[in-house]
Amino acid sequence: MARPREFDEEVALRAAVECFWERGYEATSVRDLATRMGITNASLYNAFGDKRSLYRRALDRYVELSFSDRVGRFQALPPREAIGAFFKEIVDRSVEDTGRRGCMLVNSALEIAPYDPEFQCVVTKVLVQVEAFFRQCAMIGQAEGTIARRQSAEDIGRLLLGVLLGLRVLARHRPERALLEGLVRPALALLDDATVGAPDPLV
Amino acid sequence: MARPREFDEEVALRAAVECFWERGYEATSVRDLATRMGITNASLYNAFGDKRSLYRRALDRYVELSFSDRVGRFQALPPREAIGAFFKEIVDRSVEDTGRRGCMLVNSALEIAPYDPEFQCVVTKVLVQVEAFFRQCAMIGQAEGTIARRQSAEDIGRLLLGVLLGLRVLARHRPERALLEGLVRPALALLDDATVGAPDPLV
DNA sequence: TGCATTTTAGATTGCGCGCTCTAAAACCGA
DNA sequence: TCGGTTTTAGAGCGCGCAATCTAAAATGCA
Repeated sequence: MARPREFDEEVALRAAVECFWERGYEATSVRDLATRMGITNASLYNAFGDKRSLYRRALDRYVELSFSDRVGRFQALPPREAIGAFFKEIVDRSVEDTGRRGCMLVNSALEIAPYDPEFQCVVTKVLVQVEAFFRQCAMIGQAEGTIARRQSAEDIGRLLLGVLLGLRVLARHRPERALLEGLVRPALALLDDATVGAPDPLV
Repeated sequence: MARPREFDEEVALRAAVECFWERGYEATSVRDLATRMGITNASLYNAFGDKRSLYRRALDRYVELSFSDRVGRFQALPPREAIGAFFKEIVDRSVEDTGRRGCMLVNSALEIAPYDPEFQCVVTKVLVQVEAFFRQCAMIGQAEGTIARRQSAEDIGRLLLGVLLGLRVLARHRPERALLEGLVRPALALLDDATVGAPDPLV
């Protein structure tokens, strides 16, 4: 019925993710985007609307490829292992991140979310999910007796979320393994306290 | 000998700090700055050079007024109290920060430092100082027996730096006291472990 | 084979940006 | 009072930006 697209929308979107991830929102021009996406200015606007809409879709795709995927994979593990593996993966990726791009969600959280309610909502929603993941791991682990009960599951969730964010900020400036692992180690130590009690009879 | 300035450079600089702190670097225009500083475009360039130079001076002033001042005040306290008071002050300010400006240094760390070696250096230098402050508190406290020895002073410094950064990111999105204190509480609990040994005989 | 429809391609638009320029104004030593 | 120097005031510069417009090209259905 009409002329078909010459480009793959998904491929183009992933290229947009790379652009925005590397340079942020403001510093990335629509020309840069079109070039990296391998399409023209007009095609970009035709397929994705304006720059802000494209950023929104790119961020959604990033979250889907990074956070959601990661949380999903680790929910299958025993809780203590899940938390450990989660942070190990983040540290490994941060040390390998030679472009120092950091985490696109955290970058968005500081660049545009403060001035844009829609993006604030997107960021908050993900952060709440991550916190819930940590909290649930803590709850199950505490019930099983594999995670210390010194702190409440709520506080453990909050601590791990905070450490995660701090880790991602720090990694962008000093991606040294000793530093990052030195940050994670004491946080995880709080889960392995010697005062772990007997398994909870219920649950 | 020549016409004197009609404005106070220090007052103007603090106005610039407010501007950049609220909106970041890119989103703040030189027109905005001149208006808020109460001077004209020409006076701004005459007194402060270009926009980037002004940002540099504003960031330096911010660090001087915030970090340096804070570290200085708390170094006088006993180490465990110093750390507690440090975080208490940050949490209190974050909850009161209705403009959600966060910390200008952390904002800079994510907006411009990744793409600008000079600012990267500035940010890193401050972060290293803060980490050193925490580490020294930990060392002294561990020697005195007022801070637990489960983790090395180095790791405690790293943890507290990471928690601080996470706190400042989180505070910008969810400035809820329960959340922020729930993040700080477990971190500080690591300092108060029951396994605190006897005071170190040496030192 | 035409016709309707969508995607291409490239030029173009209006706007806001950082920054500069030209004078006039304000000072002070001589 | 005058001359040298700096600061003011405000218009204006070139540039890059996001976004749009105009045609030409590419399809599938009739």
